[in-house]
Amino acid sequence: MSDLVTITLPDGSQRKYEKGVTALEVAQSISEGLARNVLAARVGEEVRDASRPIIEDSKLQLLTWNDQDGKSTFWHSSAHLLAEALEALYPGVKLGIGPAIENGFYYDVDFGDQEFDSENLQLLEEKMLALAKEKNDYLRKEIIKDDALEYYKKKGDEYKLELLQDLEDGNITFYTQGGFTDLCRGPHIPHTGFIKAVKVLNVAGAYWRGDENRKQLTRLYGITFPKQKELKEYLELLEQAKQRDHRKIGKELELFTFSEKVGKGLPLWLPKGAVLKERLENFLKKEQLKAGYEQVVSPHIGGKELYVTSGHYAKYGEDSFQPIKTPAEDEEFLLKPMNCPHHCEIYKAKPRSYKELPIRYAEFGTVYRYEQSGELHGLTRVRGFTQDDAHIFCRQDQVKAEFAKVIDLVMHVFRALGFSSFTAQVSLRDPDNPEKYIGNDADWERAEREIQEVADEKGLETVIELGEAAFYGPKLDFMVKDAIGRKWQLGTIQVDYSLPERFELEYIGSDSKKHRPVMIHRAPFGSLERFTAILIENCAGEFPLWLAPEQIAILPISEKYHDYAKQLFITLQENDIRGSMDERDEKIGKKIRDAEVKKIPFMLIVGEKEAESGQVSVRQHGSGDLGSMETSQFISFFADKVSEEMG
RNA sequence: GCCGAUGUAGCUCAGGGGUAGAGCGUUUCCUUGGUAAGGAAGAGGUCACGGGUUCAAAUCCCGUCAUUGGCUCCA
Repeated sequence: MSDLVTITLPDGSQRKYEKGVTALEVAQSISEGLARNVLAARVGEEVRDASRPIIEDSKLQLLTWNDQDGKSTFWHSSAHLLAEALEALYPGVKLGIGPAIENGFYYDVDFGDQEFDSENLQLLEEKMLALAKEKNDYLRKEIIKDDALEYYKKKGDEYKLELLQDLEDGNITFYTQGGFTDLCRGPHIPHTGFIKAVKVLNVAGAYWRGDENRKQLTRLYGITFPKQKELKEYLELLEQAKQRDHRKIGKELELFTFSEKVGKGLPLWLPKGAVLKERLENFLKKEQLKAGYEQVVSPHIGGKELYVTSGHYAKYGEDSFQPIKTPAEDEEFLLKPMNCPHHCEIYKAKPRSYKELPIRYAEFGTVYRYEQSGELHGLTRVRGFTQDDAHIFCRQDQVKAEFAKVIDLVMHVFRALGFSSFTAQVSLRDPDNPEKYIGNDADWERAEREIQEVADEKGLETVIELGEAAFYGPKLDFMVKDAIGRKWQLGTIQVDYSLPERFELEYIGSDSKKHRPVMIHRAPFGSLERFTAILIENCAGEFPLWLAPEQIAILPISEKYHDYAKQLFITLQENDIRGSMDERDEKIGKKIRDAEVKKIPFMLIVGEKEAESGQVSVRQHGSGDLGSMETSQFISFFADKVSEEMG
């Protein structure tokens, strides 16, 4: 009996096999077809090679292309294939690391003196496919550390040697496929023949071990599939995603632009974009009024001392737009990179009583930050942007309730704008680099704990990220993906014990003594620029009716009905319906096409029939002719649609 | 900031050592029309900028700037 193992499959069924059975053999015993598709296996909790013997009773899940772990294994194995092709084409190339990523894989390599540019990609793909056809097995071998070190010393690969330094003896494995051997924990797919379609997507620079002070390696990104068709579909998907790019739509719909003369990273909002921005601001202002916020206004610059006090100068002074100097008095001012210090000074404008708290100061404050040139990106990363900022000054016993209220507000905003998929990220300190943060440990610990408690109480599913906190406090960030899967931070809520200390903020408590308030920074949109960008990509330029820069277009059939159209236009304006009139000398078909392309929600067509009966013909974007109705009927139909959206 | 790519008309792009092309848009004229492109004519470009090579550069080389895919960074 002792030479049998019991294998428990995901459906709960149990089977007995000889000790040392492999997952592949188990698959074969179930069906040949399944065996052909097995890429790896989850034995207990661990993902392993499907060819590794199983020596004890285990839970077993056979992993195929349909499992995320199956895909990852496939892509990781593809990274090895890429490395094999690179070694074949560029002898002496040194290898860094080559992991699977969300979509595909990469390998960081050092070409040394050899030239590599994007023209070589196709050759590389061909080589990979040729090697894949050889159906070489991925062979696992446990190796002692000294031998591994010897191997890479001989090979002259300092990157692998460095990786080996950190590994413990007895825990080191090599994988070999064909003529290529790599230091690797595994697991891998059975053989290279599974890889049928290959695309090396792009070439990028990447610092060794993510450290900008170390050498920059060449990172090759790629993706592979078990079927050619899937690669084709993936590339089409990428192409479609590009159609949603806010930079493209922003140009087409005339929402914003940039000017070299104005400066990089400094967006110019065009009239239609400005309408959008204003609608968003008004929407939030209204919500904030209900939630007990007060609007304040602060100037675009602030004295240097303000930021010395806040600690921002010490932290970012060198990497900011440099101070503006006055001609005569030799004073120094900084373009404001955030609104908090100003709001602290507003708080300090008079003595405060505990009865006043919480005080919530809100401001759509435009701030300027000197972002690295390589970081600028459309509207999502810019050097001048408007924060929907507010600072809540409250007592310690009010922190949790205030924090919870802010979460409600953020959720309300996300719902109203159709952001259904987001990640709530609890951003905490990096335990390895405590010197990056200001403030005392006790306050940090309390703030970190309270954020997590409130998030849990609000039923938010959170992920915890160490090292993502602001330098003055932990945060709860709301992350949303753009069209091509990049993650961006939108809303943010931050607890801060540090600024009240630095600005010596106080209130008189019920005990007649002075106390220090806690500060909560929060911005549901984050920045109006970034929020708009993500919104555009989310809705592909088809904005909710309440937000659309142009809600309607009046399309007269011919010049003869311009008077009627104008009259209609005025009536609609009186009812807060925005839009334009197309008085061009074009046929109605052309006018409709142009309005459709501009994604205008409603087209109102007026001709002889409508002018006589006092009606409008309504066409809805994307769904076509809705027939004629009385103007008043359209106005209430429209109002219903808007209130439907606003919930 | 670093590695790679790109920069031609307002937009999308073709071309490419012998001083520039298309479609859309725009202007004018004809047309006055019924649910996704009516017709004709015209205007519009120091081919990002600055150097170099050459008899000749938009084209080749170097630099700068901007955009862009990544890396690092992100108050």
